Amino acid sequence: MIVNQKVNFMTVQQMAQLDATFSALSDGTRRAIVARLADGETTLSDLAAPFDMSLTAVSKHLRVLSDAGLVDIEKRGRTRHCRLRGAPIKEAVDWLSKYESFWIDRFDALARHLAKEENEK
Amino acid sequence: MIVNQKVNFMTVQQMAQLDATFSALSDGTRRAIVARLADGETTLSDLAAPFDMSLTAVSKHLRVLSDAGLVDIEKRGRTRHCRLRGAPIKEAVDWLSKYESFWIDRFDALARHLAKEENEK
DNA sequence: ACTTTACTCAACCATTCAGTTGACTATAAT
DNA sequence: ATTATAGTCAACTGAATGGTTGAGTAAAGT
Repeated sequence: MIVNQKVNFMTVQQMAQLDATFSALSDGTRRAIVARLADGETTLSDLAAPFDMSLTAVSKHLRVLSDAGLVDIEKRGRTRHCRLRGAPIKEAVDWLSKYESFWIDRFDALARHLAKEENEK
Repeated sequence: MIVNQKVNFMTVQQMAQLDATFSALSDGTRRAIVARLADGETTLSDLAAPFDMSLTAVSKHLRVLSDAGLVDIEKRGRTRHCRLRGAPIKEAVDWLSKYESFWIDRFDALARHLAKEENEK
């Protein structure tokens, strides 16, 4: 089985990591959790409090974030303490940054402008 | 109906845009399409060629990217020409950047190091 | 005029996802 | 010893996702 196959200069693992990161962050609740954790470590109950959903639901969200490697969960007595991990986020930023302020937007604007001029002749 | 409600200094629209952007990018096929479009404008058929799936499937992926505002699709005769738009990507990068190189990782590393020392005593 | 190309659309399918509830477990507090 | 707290787990639901196929349409090539 080929596991280290590269697609577009990217290993399958890196692809999977990006899948996990982006899909973890595609949910507003989970982004809120990330934002909250940026203010410091917290327990699951504390995290869940502001949300209008069951503890189980938040626990599941947290699990998604944890599986994606975005947060660390540490069991301490009967509480779970969660904190943010920056590494996978950095990978996502690195990927995105390639396409961010892309010249294409400026080209678009120009193309539209020319098309409009053409129509108005 | 409240439409401009702000949650954590972010409008619901901005939240929805981030939802759309991250979830659009959570699929490898769609990220490949974005990467491909960074090399320049292409038609749907051209885009679809390298993928081992139906044209319909790729068309759907493209629709997702278009709905998320990540690509522009322009009908020209019987072909659809697609190009990348940088703006929503920039928003995603801006959001992510807040949490990227977070001090927490360094703290983690330190904590783990100390814990290890403790164990080795 | 006929055929091919480049799609779209609708219907369907299997899987995943976000949420629920109710029962359970382990730790901490009284 | 009992009770409350913090959380997990399994089972269920409804909606969304990623894919398929087959039929249809509009433009281009011959």
